[in-house]
Amino acid sequence: MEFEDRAKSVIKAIPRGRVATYAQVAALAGNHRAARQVVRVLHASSAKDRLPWHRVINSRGGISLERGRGFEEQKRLLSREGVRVDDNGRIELDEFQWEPEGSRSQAEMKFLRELGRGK
DNA sequence: AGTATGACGTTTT
DNA sequence: AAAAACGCCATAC
Repeated sequence: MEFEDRAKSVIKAIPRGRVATYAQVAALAGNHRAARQVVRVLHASSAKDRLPWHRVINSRGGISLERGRGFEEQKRLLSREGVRVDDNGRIELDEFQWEPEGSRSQAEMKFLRELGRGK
């Protein structure tokens, strides 16, 4: 339950007009490998806790929902707050990814992953 | 204690 | 470039 609560806080902290990846939310919630749990949290609580679920996208900078299963709505919600989403659901992470204060850059994260893997 | 479940992510074909 | 194969892990049951 601990991770779940932290994940919800992180998601609620994503500002309007910005997006975060599943892995990014997981990392900020304390476990950079728990992206799939973020998905579960969204399923379980996005409605109940009014989470800005549409601001969470995958690491390739794209909407993961399938067409007819939420894709259109997510695209609409993001567009409404100024995030540019193309017809394939792709978003420029360089431009719209949330970078909270004190967060590590992607380059740093990559370095730390490689370090932990013993390179 | 297993087993299933994911709106995932990275590496390898 | 695209798809498959791995790897991953908190919860529910």
